[in-house]
Amino acid sequence: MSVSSVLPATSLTQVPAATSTYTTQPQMPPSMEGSQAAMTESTNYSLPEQRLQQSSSLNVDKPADDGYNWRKYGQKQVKGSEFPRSYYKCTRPNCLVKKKVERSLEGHVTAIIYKGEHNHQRPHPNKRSKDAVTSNDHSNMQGIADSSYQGITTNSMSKMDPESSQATAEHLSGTSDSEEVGDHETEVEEKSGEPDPKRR
DNA sequence: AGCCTTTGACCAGCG
DNA sequence: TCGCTGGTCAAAGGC
Repeated sequence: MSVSSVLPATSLTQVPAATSTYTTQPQMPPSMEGSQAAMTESTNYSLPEQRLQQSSSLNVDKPADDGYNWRKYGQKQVKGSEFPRSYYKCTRPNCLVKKKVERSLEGHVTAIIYKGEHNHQRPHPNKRSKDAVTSNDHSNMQGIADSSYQGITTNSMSKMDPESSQATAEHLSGTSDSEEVGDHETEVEEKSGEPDPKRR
């Protein structure tokens, strides 16, 4: 990429395609200082989803659960941030959506970047979406996630209307997201809505 | 039994 | 052309 030191916000600006980045800015751990916060006008969106953290397996860093099932396929330490970045893919066979999540040492999600659009609906919580819902359920994430996403990301793609989002993303190439751009990439900044004391 | 997470290595793009 | 970084794949292990 290009951005090397810096915040997700920047990245999203460059994001060409469809990528939504949700940046969570906790209370600014000493490490991030103001670099991120400073520029990222950050829209602090607290995604409660994160707290859901399915503790099904271990304490995997489950990013913000948007209701879909994700599979982690890689993790890397990027230069810009001291936090490792995790790469997730939608487990749906035909869904190529990917998600990049940056987490702070404390477990706060500093940034989430969605790439692509889900061509399917969100799995039902009751079914087997481990990340989808674990603690509360849909209502919770939906309401919030939607609000948050909509507010900022504009692309609202992977949220409620995968369909419309799809169409939207494709059709609108610059409708609401003029700056974010990337019909498909959505950047979101999350606040540290993640107590994440110690799952499990 | 199946799925997911973790880790290392490899590949591609950009400066 | 070389080096660096980001992103992805594959294998192994664990739940």
